Amino acid sequence: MDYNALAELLFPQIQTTPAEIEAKYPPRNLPEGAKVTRMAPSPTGFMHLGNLFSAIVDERLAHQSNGVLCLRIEDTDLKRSVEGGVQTIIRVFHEYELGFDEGATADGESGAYGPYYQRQRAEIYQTFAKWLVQQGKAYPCFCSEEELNAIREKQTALKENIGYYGKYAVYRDASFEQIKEKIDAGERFVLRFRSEGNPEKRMKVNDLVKGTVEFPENEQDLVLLKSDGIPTYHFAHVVDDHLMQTTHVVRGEEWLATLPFHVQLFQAMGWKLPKYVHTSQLMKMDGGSKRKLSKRKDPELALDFYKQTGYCVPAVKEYIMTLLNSNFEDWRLANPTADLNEFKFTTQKMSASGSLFDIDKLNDVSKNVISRMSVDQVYSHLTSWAEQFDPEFHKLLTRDPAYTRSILAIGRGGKKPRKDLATWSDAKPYMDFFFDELFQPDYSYPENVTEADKQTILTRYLDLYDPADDNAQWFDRIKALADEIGYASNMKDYKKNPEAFRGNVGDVSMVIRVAVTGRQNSPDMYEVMGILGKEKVAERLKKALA
RNA sequence: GGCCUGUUCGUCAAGUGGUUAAGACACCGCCCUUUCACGGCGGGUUCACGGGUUCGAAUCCCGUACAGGUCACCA
Repeated sequence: MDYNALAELLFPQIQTTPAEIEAKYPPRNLPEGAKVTRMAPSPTGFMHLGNLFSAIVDERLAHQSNGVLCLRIEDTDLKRSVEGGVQTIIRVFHEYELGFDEGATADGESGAYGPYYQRQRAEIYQTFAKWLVQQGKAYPCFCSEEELNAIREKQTALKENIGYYGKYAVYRDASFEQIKEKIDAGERFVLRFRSEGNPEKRMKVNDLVKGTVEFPENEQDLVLLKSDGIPTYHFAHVVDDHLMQTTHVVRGEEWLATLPFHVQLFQAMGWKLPKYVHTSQLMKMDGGSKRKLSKRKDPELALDFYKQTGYCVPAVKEYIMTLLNSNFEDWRLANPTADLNEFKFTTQKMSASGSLFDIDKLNDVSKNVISRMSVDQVYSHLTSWAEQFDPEFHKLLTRDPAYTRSILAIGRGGKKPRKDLATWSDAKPYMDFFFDELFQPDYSYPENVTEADKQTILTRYLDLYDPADDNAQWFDRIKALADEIGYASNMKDYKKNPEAFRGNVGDVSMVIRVAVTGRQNSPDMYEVMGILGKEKVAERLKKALA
């Protein structure tokens, strides 16, 4: 077989040579040890936790080593392309502060190692494909979908391995004349790799997460170029990551199974293998068993969910970091205020087993993140979230910024800050009673307080509250009121001898609390009243009395 | 079904032949406390199972079970 003639027959339009292309991708000028990674999503516009998961690995690996992070768009499958998908991807990564150094941008692309859209690289792939044909390492296959299905059915019936290999690789040894006839007749073909692999033999690859993994050699003649001349993922991966000089390929472990083929391809091309980082899958508990997070069943898979619910970006990143590197939590405990990027991320600390996504843990991380924020930060995050997702609330929050800030300042700062908010959507139920528009009191008073006592407490307190009091004076007044009506002002006395009192100062406080806030739980009443002001407090007391 | 990967408290996990098998989340109890939140203290048959190797195994080896992944002209 004259492979050169075959190559010309198959790719008459390709006149560039591999060397010409290689020349356009000179070595990168990077410091010693710098890593080049890439995020390579399909432009579906759907961004999920898994994307973020591996993006963070890519980003850390690259930027921690003064390397390069690129964004390459894998648009080889038209079915997976959505209008505006690329913009969504870029926007979301931007929100998560994952900056790309080169690759696709909102309005095109930048960087010297492009094009970064795979569809625009068709000629590049075809050039290397043609070269493979010349080397006798690839050949055209004219099988229809029906024929392929028939092969598969036969193999299933015979319990043989499924696929295009050995005697099932019907076009592997087609003659030049047979091929020419098909081409002349205008038949479309896919280009298949001519595998020399022997499944009896085993091969080893090192993965930075999984360690050394061992496989039988690949014997399948897999598709390199689809009938439209666009490469499959496999071929695009090998060509692109070689040319772009990716040093670390980070991807989900669902790719582990095709790794033998990728290794084989790199060898066939005579190229150096990148390092592989196969990340384990995010799982979720469903009933009694673990399963992969699913787009259809689990809203929390979509990154949009976090935005809508009002999780803040650093919290989500922190949480993912705890899953990614098991020593991150210890580091965070030791460095509570340090920037996330100061943490030294390593692939060695990545878990080989799949982690269960735990929203409780996320909430906890998130509460910590928010509790460490300043009032200004909280105000700014909360209002911008509300502006988009709860405009009515936003109006209230921004009507009097100083007022809102003083609410947000309760219990903030200091060694033991309050942790009331895990998400911005928690804010409204937490602080709604501060706004008359949202005030829907539930006047459930302590059961041991009689209606008459309640009336007395509220009526008396109407005269007692003085905003000028300090915290101790403020509480002394309540204690005095308790004494006055036969309630214990001292808890210890009360506990010693409960029968001697009608109740205790806690009950008195609770009556006031319920009247003022319309609920039994609230932050510190002294601060709450201070913020509401004398007039509003009086108004609330009267409303409760009525 | 073939191939691959994984399995340490409910969850995330530390662990590299000798540890009372860390820590965090969740849960329960107690303490602190005028409520809540915070904080403190305490709690739970945790090394999938069965064999080896070894003075000694969560750790090494071999099986088994279970879970997940993969077997497209999708990525």
